[in-house]
Amino acid sequence: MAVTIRDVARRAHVSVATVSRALTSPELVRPETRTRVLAAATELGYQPNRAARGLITGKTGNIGIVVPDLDNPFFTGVLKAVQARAMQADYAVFVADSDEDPVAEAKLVHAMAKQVDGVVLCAPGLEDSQVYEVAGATSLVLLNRRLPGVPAALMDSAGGMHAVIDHLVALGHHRVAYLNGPRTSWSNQERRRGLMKAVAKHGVDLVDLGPFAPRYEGGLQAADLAVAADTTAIVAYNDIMALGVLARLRDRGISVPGDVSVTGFDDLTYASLCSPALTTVAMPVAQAGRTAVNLLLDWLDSDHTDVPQIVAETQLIVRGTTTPPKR
Amino acid sequence: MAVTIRDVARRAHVSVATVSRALTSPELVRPETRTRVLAAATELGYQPNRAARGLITGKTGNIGIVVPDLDNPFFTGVLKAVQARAMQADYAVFVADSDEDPVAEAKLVHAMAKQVDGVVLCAPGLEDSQVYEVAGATSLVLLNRRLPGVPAALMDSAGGMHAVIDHLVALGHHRVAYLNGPRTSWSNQERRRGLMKAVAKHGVDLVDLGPFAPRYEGGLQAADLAVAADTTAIVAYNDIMALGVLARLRDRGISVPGDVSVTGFDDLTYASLCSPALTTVAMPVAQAGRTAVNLLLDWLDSDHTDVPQIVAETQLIVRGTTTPPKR
DNA sequence: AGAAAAACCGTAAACGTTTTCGTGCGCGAG
DNA sequence: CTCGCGCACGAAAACGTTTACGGTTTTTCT
Repeated sequence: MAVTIRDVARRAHVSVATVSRALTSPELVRPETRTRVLAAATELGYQPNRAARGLITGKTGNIGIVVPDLDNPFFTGVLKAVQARAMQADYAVFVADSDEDPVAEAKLVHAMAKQVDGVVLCAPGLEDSQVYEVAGATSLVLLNRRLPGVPAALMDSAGGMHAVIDHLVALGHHRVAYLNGPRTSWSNQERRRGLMKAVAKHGVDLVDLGPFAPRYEGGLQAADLAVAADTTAIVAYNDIMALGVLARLRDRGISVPGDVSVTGFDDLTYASLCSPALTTVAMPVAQAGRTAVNLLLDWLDSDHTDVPQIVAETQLIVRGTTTPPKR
Repeated sequence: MAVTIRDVARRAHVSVATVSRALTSPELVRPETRTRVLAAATELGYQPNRAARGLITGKTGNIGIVVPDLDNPFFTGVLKAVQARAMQADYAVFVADSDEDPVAEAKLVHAMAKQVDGVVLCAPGLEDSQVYEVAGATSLVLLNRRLPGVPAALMDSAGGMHAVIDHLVALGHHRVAYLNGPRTSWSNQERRRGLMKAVAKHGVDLVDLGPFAPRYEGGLQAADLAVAADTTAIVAYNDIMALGVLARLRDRGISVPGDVSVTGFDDLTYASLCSPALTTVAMPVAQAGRTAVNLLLDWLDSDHTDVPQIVAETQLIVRGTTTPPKR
């Protein structure tokens, strides 16, 4: 049914080997025969069977990506970039969703391992040791998680959070609440790290609350604790929580940014659409996605002597939810 | 390096053929040897090479999905469900993003064709004829697009829009504006079809505006035209446009829902998070995603006599942006 | 011009499976 | 007792490629 390399060979009056060479390593055949082969191939609409090719080369031409949640715009932003860059490099992309379940994460990359040349693992919830374990099954690059010995595409969350505090103290805030996301999450640890550094530097009072579920509901819950702590600014772990905070504050008649300033993190689309628009920090998701596949591709033909870990810069986006404190 | 079927055969003291049989068609081997083979397989951690298997069976165990935009929560919702259902059926999922470009859509499914058993094509912008053309390249299931002869998972947008109008006239509105999305989009045509039917039924004045870009900016632009048309209700093509409308109206000091009611479509997360919360219609994306892969799987071993087209019900979600008109 | 080297291309093996075909065996029927 | 049949399994072909190897032609150097 399908057109095979043999058909092309017949039509071009050469052997199958020559066809293969003409297509994969053009410098090995005479230009004249190469064009003849190419002509035959396009005329027949020939497309190499990747399975057969993979069988012999050991390479599949596929990469995998496993994300914690496909409903999370943060990860789909990464996915979009990964897909685009991979396609550019003539790779196809397998996608899997772990549903925030660490053991599913491990299972998924193991399942993918035989079908791909490598996988990018996004913000895994796995223990370090388990990450190393799955890294044994295939070429792995991490996204938003740093681990010695494995390549990673990172975003400077710590720096972003530092910028948030810089911004707040510049406005005159001296007492701020931080609403933690999940304690075990690498992202939360990073953000908290940047926060602590900035807090120490400026000598501001920090009220450390949580952890909370990194969801709208978590924000609702956290808001009350934050106002009880009597701070002038509330720094949320991410945008969704911040939206919850805003909603709860509005319900309680507390004005933002009049009575209290609020910041988010991630710069999801709705951060700019709500009102007042949310001050937040933009994550370079697309850039990180691109570099993740670049790292993966480089890693595939490298001697693995150095393991690159590239961090992309975040950017503070000042909008309407932050102003100087009243008192 | 990797453990092959030959290793299993050696360890179980049988031939490779028997191993294959024991794993894929257990009834062909004696129970005793079967357990012996299974034991050997698990001890060695054997995983069949899907490429090799696919080479001979012609089936890949993969399905593909191509979507217009991975940044659009609507499609990632579908994707999430597709991925989950496929994984359940032991299929892996290729994903591709056409960036709203019809010719890219066609290219992508052609590229996928050789690597998958079938693909679900989401809301294609292709001409009918071109859809048929790509349907020739592989087994195709459409999502949110109806075309005679090709299986489809649909959502009852028309019904949803009808419900919107029913709701508005029940509130007492007699003159409403509809903000069109892209004219060529099947979704817009469906929504408009439901709209027209309801409008005719109730005898309401319809002001048909647009088309507009189905984005926030499109909403900003459309809002002014809608107020100029002096209607008491504005029905937007989708949620994002509705958000743009809300923002523009607020900027102009027009109160929602006091001065004018507004509705969206899709029920994206931020529809419930903005304030006032948006009245909209929820699309059964997850359900449609699931049925899409069900249809695909069924289609693969069917005689293709009947082509199923399953439509899932939408649901009107009444929230804060719709009230009776002032006058 | 002749030989050595290089360039080009064909033959065949290999990749890891599934599946067809054939073999040996036990067993029931005639 | 023999014939035939069905069952369990092994040998080998096949799937569509890539690539090592070797052979033939062309180029290059003296």
